[in-house]
Amino acid sequence: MRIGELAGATGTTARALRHYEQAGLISSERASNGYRIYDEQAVVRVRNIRYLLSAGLTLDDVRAFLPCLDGDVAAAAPSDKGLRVALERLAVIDERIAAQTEARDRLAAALRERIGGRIRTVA
Amino acid sequence: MRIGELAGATGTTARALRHYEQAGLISSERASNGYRIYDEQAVVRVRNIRYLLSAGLTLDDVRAFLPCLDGDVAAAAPSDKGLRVALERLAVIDERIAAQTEARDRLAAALRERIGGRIRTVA
DNA sequence: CTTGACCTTGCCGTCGGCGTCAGGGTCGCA
DNA sequence: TGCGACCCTGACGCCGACGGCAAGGTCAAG
Repeated sequence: MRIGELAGATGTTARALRHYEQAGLISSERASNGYRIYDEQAVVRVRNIRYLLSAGLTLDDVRAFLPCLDGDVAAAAPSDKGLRVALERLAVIDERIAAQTEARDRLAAALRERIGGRIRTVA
Repeated sequence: MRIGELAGATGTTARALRHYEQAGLISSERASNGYRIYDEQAVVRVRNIRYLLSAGLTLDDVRAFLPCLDGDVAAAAPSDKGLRVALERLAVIDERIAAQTEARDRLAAALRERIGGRIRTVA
């Protein structure tokens, strides 16, 4: 498939796919006319990338998951470097969420003070 | 106090303080020579701002809560517009946290299982 | 043979939270 | 009176994840 089709199949854009390639997250064959050519694997791979990005990871973070993105089982041993990096990133994300949650609670408390219990807080 | 002193007292920089002012988060008197002059309140205010920023909130988020961070706000009546803004902003923050948390959980689950070395996608 | 839908590379624009000059005023002190 | 430390206002730079445009190549259909 060509880049437009892959974009359509993964809910992204050709521009983003070129960006991922530039970042070393995906690769492509080239047709004789220079067009990028992808196989079915690419669909899974790109969806995985998008998924990780939507989880708040950066492209750099995602790079650490590359061995896992494809179903390349052999590379994903428990001692795998990518896995360790991933767990570290997960810890960072946890910290970020915890910080935001604490801040949110303080803000909600401040608001409650101001309006004397008229708030039903979301949490 | 002048801007450098406030910066020192809050662990930030003069540049950042000017930025906050430009964003409407803090205000200052001006001395006859044009220098910004701050009172003690500003220290608390800036520390609050820094705390919220470090928790991952944006300047826009912070702006919505400023009336609550200062204590001196006679302007925050229950029906106040600023209060509505703050509530909306709180909802936005909650959504953001929820989205991050959900993504994080799925990511953590995927990592735990390591199904065939592959991360499960939404599809 | 032309249209128009696709593709290519390259490079600038965007948003947020500042950093970092550049170019110039304003102090206090020796 | 001159130095150094501070302050001022622009205005451009940076990172991240692309968007969007320019200027052109490619290809099937009409």
